[in-house]
Amino acid sequence: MVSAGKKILIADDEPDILEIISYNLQLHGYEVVTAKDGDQAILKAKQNQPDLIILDIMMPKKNGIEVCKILRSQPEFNDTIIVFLTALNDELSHVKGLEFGADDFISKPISPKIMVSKVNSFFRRINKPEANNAIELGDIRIVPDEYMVYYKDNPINLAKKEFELLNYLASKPGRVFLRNEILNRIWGSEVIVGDRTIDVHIRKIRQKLGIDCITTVKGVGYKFEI
Amino acid sequence: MVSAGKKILIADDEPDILEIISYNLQLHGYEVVTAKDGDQAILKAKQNQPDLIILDIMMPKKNGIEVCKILRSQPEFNDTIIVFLTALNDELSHVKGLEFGADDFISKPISPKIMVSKVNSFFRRINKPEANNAIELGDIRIVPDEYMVYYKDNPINLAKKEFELLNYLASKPGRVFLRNEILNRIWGSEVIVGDRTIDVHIRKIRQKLGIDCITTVKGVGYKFEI
DNA sequence: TGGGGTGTTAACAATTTGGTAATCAAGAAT
DNA sequence: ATTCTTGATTACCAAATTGTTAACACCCCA
Repeated sequence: MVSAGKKILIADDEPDILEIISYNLQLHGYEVVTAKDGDQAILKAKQNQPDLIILDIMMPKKNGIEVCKILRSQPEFNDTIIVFLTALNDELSHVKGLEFGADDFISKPISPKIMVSKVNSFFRRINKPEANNAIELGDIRIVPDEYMVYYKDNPINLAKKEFELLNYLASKPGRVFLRNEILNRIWGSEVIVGDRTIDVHIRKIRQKLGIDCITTVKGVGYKFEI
Repeated sequence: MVSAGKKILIADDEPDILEIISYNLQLHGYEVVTAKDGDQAILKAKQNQPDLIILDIMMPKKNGIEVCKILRSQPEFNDTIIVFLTALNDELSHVKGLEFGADDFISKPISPKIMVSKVNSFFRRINKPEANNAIELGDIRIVPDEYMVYYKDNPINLAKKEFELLNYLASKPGRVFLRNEILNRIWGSEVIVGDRTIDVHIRKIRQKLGIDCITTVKGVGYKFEI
């Protein structure tokens, strides 16, 4: 079962929504914790270390984006899935959310059934990598367990930041990662580093790998492709 | 419910029609505002910021097309659905309407029942932004995640602005986007660029794509079609 | 205590891009 | 037929963005 032992934190200021969703998720074997505002969400996240956090964008105290930003700036939440509940077609929230490290979105209003299936799919998504999270693309193999990259089976030594950056980009080949996304994910949103920093790391990766697998999308970001 | 909190503006010069339609829409949970001529439609649109605007083509003061054109040139109505009420078989209005930025048509005479179900479907349509934001039309595939366009599976490299422009036009194939709409969406309403700028970008897209998928509608704007 | 590796920054070079002006072409209006 | 309007095209330049290099500060560890 996907849900085995998984803990979910839901933050929303509408008690009804909170109840309906948590009831349905519990039915499917998830352990659910709820919060009714931003501050409480942060507190409970720290206390419970959930695997998935669902944040309503509009909440008292701190809104969802702020909460996400704060959590993402702490290493302990690096691997936590954070998704937003957004109003329909709220393009702005989508963009901002991505920049602050959200993993996905769920549009309101949403039926319990769809909610459950979405939640299931989030866990399936990270469940597979858990078995064997090595990424293999073309002649490149990335093995997070070993913090190692191989090109045609030759080991290549990347520094920590370099490895994390490459691994992040390669997690979705072809997909462009915005500079902001990268900063938030690799550095955390509280750390402020110059823009050149990313470039320099990208350059080192390119240099060490020797092949051209990272493409620049000017004005947007970088993507991994072979 | 689809109708939750949705606001609709109906403009028609026949009080009977106005009443029948608005009564039925209200029955189904929509909030309805009415206008009896073009000028009033514009005024009430600004006051009420409806989610959907239904315009009769033939109206005193300003006809539906004029109203549509005016509204579409203002950024605040970028995401508003605008549909026309037309006489049956009025091919000309259909064509003109699309050219001026309408999203769809409803033919008169129309039964309240059909009207309501049509309105419902408009909202459902914008209800599904989740699935996969890639657009595929004919031999052209536009993948926002990758900032990439493919023609017959061959990747085509567009610059940021070019891509955004194409992606915008292709978001509603067949629908004409006014120059003002384009400016507001791609450049933002505070940035001021000359009119030729759009042309130049359109040209670059056409050139890079090699095929003719962007049609010029003189005096109005551009549309994407295959 | 002094390497070696790592992460960051600053400074400058290289590149790409976006925007404009000037000119041309097509079609509508007079 | 001529003028006017609108869009197409082209070449060019300025601004924005990224690449590259070298230098510096850390930190860990022998």
